[in-house]
Amino acid sequence: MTTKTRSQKVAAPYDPSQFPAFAVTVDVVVLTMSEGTLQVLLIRRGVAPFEGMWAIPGGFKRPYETLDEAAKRELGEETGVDSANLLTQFGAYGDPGRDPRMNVVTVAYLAVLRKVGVVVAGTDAAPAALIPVSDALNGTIKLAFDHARIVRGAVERVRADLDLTGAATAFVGPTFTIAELRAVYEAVWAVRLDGANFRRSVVAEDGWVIPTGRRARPGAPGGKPAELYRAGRMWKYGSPVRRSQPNGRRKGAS
Amino acid sequence: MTTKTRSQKVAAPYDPSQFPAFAVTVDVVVLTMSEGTLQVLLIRRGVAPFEGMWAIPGGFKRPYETLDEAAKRELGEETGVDSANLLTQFGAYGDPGRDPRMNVVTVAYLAVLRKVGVVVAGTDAAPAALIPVSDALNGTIKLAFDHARIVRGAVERVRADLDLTGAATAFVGPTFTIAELRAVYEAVWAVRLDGANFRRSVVAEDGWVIPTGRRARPGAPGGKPAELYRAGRMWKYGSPVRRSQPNGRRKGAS
DNA sequence: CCAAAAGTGTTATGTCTACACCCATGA
DNA sequence: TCATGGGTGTAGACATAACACTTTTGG
Repeated sequence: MTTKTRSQKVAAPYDPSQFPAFAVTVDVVVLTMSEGTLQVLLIRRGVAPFEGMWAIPGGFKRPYETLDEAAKRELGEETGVDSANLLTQFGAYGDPGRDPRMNVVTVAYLAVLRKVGVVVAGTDAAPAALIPVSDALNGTIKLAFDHARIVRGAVERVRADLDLTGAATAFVGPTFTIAELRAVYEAVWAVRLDGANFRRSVVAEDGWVIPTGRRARPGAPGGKPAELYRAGRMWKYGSPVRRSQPNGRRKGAS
Repeated sequence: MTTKTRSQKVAAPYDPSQFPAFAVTVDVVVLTMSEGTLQVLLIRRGVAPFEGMWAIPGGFKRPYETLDEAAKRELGEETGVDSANLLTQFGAYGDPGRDPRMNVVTVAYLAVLRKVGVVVAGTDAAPAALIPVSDALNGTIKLAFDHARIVRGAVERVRADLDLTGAATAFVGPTFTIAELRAVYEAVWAVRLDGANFRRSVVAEDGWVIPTGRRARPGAPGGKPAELYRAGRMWKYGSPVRRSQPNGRRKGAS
């Protein structure tokens, strides 16, 4: 049996009638920071199935493009954004019945946008909106297909990426304050970080953030104007800011 | 244009004649430790294309199984192993022309085997072998299709997993010594770790390794018999042993 | 002037690293 | 007994966390 199986798929030439055909789609989970919380870009479906529910943007992969190219194309078509940061593949989803009409395997991408707002508004007549990820994940907002699971995967990925590559700069604008950067970590990880220590560790990391010499104007309640930085390089692994361990992990923890 | 595109893929019902069909395969990169180095399980192809070259095992996804199930099934069929550790999906590959015969999108899985040896030998008449990953990646061994790229992705994933989840216990047997565990880290990360400090950090992590009370017999050159442990739980993030930063990262590094 | 936010200093505590040293075995 | 690898101790370097304090704005 093993021999037969392998001879069908590795040794023998493919015969298109011998294996099942699938539709392959590319879905893009667009994440951004807005009003201090992590938000996901969703589109409201106009037709069955899942009519009236929210879905993440996506579309069919074409035969003569790579998966990465398909993701970039879809992102542009759906949001009008030409190039997002961190357009990274994070998972494939192919459960039978995930689309009630046919066999669809989808390759999921994560895209991080710096500032959405007007971009989303101008994309299309179709109803698109930024929804807090917490609403999308706890069931407050019902998502079509298995898109809740896909969004969950995207959030887990971005959480790990923040820990691993210092990807936080992808969320903020071309120039930003240290406090804005800290807000990204606090929102994505759902933690509170000490401003003083955060600043030190960020600035100490050579080349991650680059001072511009300019300062931001304080908000309504006043305060000292914050220095403005721009993004430097990221790292393959080991971000300057790392998630602390959950409590009770180490022996002798209180 | 944007409206038309979306109406094709989100709003309108699918019409099977309107989108391209793909074959979807699941490929499994089987990694194991043998003779102190990281090895990958490869199968030699008997027919064109890429006849005589090495390839990673894999096969077509079936319509009524999930991707995870397909990976588990393929692993069993190809290696005779019923359940491997760390059978995790790590990437999808769909470049046009990656299979010269047709459009194939493959979803790649990583599997870690504790001890191979007799398992691989008994799998099948087909020529299968454990090859050092270094040979597979530096071109010493030519891989079929884009399998070199896929193996590279698997190695990057397992490197990150060691850092993130303490997955090293998946490589060693049901009971193991701390030195065996250290050898996993040293092989996968290509570093040298201090035995004394490694032991401390591993044992300090509550619940990761569990002492059995038994001891291993020393090898030929003698030495104190090592204590035997068995694997405890893994972590969502934050392994007890973490990769150190590359040099020159921090300001003021010599 | 006061409140608020940015940024600096300081200190206690914890962790990491290097390496000296002891322990238990095979030959 | 010697060589070898396992395991413990320890001191200095380094990193982390908590928080007091100074700076600079808006109102």
